Amino acid sequence: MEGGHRLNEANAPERLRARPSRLLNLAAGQAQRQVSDRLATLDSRKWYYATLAALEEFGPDSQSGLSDRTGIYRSDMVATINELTTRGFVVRSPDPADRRRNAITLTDAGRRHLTQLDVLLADAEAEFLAPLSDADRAELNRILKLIVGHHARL
Amino acid sequence: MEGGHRLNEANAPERLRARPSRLLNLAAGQAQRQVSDRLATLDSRKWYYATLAALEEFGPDSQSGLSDRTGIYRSDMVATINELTTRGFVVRSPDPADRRRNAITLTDAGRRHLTQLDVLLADAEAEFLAPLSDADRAELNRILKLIVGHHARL
DNA sequence: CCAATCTCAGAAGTACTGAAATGG
DNA sequence: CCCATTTCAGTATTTCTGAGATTG
Repeated sequence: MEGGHRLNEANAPERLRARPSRLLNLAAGQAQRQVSDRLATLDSRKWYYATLAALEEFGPDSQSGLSDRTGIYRSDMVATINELTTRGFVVRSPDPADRRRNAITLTDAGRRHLTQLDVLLADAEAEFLAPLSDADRAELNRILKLIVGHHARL
Repeated sequence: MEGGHRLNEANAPERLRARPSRLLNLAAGQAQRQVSDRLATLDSRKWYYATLAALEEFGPDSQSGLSDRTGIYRSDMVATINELTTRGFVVRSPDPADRRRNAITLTDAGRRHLTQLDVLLADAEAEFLAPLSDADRAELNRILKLIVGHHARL
C-alpha cells in the first residue's frame, strides 16, 4: 500500500514536464490516491461518498436521478446501490408512484458513514494541498471551475 | 465516441462540487479525453508520446530508464516498446555492455511521429484551456507544479 | 547468493456500451 | 408502439502487484 515506484519528475523530459495535461493528470492521480487510501480505511470509496452526499442533500431519489447528480453511470450505480444496501447505508424500495423506479433512501447509518467520510476527505485534501497557500487554493479552485464549467453541459 | 451522459455539474450536491479532489478529477478527465481522442487519430496514445519524448531528449535508453523518466511501470513499458517496435518508431536491441538490458533507440519514423503528436497535443490543450486567460494558465501551471513537486520524490 | 532487468499473467478501479426486462 | 428505468454482461484503459528467467 506504500512503497515502490516513486515518481522522479526531475528526470522527465521537458516535453512532458511542460504539458498542462500531464500536470493535471499527475496532480489528480495524487489526489485520487490519497482520497482512495483514506476511504479504504472504512472500506469505502468515492462512489459511496458521492451517492450518500446526493441523498443527504436532496433526499430520496431514483437511481437515474442519483446517476445524474453524481456522474456515475447508471449501470455502475446498480452495483453501488447494491453495496450500500448490503452495508445498511441505504434502502432500496419500489417507487409506488412509478413502478419502473427504485426509491433510494438514506438510513441513519448511512448518514453517520457520510459524516465519517467527510472527515477522511478533509484529511486527504489537507495533505495533498499542503504546499499551497490559502490564496493558491482559492486560485486553483477558481481556475478548475472555469475549466469544468466550460466543458460540462452549458 | 461522442454523445451520451453529459455531466450536469449544476445538479451535483454542494459537498461534491466544493471538493478540490473532484474538480481536479473532472478537469483531468476532460484533458485526458481530449488528448486521447486526438492521439487516436494517428493510432497513438499518451504512453507512446512519453516514451518517444524521453528517447528524443536523452537518447537511447534501457526500458528501466525509460520507465523512470516517463512514470510508466516497467511491466507496461514492455508492451509499449513492443507496439512502438511494430510501428517502426523504435528499435529494440540487446545492450552489449550489459546483456540484461535492451537498448531502445528512436528511429527517424519515430522522430517524425513525435513531431506530429506535438501538434495534436497542442491542439488538445488549446481546447481544454480555452476558457482560461494567459495569466490563468500560468497560475494553473505554477500551482500544479507545487503539488506535483511536493509529492514526487524530494 | 544477491541485485537488476525484462517479461508475463493478472488484479482492481474507472469509464463506457449495448441490450434485455419491466412498466408508463 | 414508444419511452424511461433498472439490470446484466461485457469491453477498454490505466494503474499496480508478483513472480519467473536471465544476467551481473
